[in-house]
Amino acid sequence: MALAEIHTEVITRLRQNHQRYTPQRREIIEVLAKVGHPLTIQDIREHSNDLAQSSVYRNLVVLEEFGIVIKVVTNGDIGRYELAEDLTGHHHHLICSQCGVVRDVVVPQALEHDIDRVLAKIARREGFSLDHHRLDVIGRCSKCR
Amino acid sequence: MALAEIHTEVITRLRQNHQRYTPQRREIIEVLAKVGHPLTIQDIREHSNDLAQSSVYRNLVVLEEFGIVIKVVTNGDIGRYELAEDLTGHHHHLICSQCGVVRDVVVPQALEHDIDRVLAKIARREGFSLDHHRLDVIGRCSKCR
DNA sequence: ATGAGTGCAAAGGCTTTGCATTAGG
DNA sequence: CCTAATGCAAAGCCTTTGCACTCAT
Repeated sequence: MALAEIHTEVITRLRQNHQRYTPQRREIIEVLAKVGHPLTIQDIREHSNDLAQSSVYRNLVVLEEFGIVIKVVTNGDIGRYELAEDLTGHHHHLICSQCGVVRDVVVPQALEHDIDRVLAKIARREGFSLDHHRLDVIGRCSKCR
Repeated sequence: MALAEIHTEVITRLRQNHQRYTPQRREIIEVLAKVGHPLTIQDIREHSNDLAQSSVYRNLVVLEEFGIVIKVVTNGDIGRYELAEDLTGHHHHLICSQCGVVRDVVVPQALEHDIDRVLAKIARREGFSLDHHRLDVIGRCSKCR
């Protein structure tokens, strides 16, 4: 989805939920879309001009609530955010266990399908409702090797 | 691996790295082995008698450093720990997005193999060294539905 | 107009660290 | 013995919250 489309979509979703599309929210979306991989709150602030820390936190909560961004879990320390998959497409993460940097990757449809089939069965057996799966690759990035 | 074997293995690994096997460390291993799924620091302390908070934190760092326990990432808030896979076997996690509880599950060998093959290729292409993969199922547990 | 959103600063909550004491090898 | 490990309390760090002000609709 192109940046313009993303903005349109975000506006629509916020409006539907009686949320305003403020310059700050637009700025956050813009940064996430441009960079294209999960960012920490600090990253987001550094990539933009004068976003108050509390506003970034609060806006990410709202954006996450309405399925516009998601919180990505890496090494468990600090939170990272990226645009939701229905804005960018389903993908997985290559995570550096040392520095925590994350890169998006896609895997073949056939594998996705196999995984979903197996997991659906497992979730049912364990009494869980299945939301989605998360497949991450943990390693060392080229810089941290 | 049975509890007795796990203790033996832990002792060996700690000794090899000039670490002591104190009653506190033994207690932590015992709790993790008995419960059989990832626990928070609070959980660990509640399942045992008088473990000082700071000692639990410090010991988990040591145990993780020598591959005896691993930190499990769930919803990104609080850390959870479990015995490393070479003590318990390779498995994945069923995570409740609401309460954060984690249950261990195993998937068919064939699927594991397919995943590893694909991910190895991807990691190589991106200049990452491949350590391991993480496949989680996110949903709602029976209590939180 | 008017309540959601913002920014600043203070408060929270989990985790880490300093330091004197204890005890494992 | 002698240094690692412990326990308590203090400090850190990311995140959340209170409150008065501003602005999107």
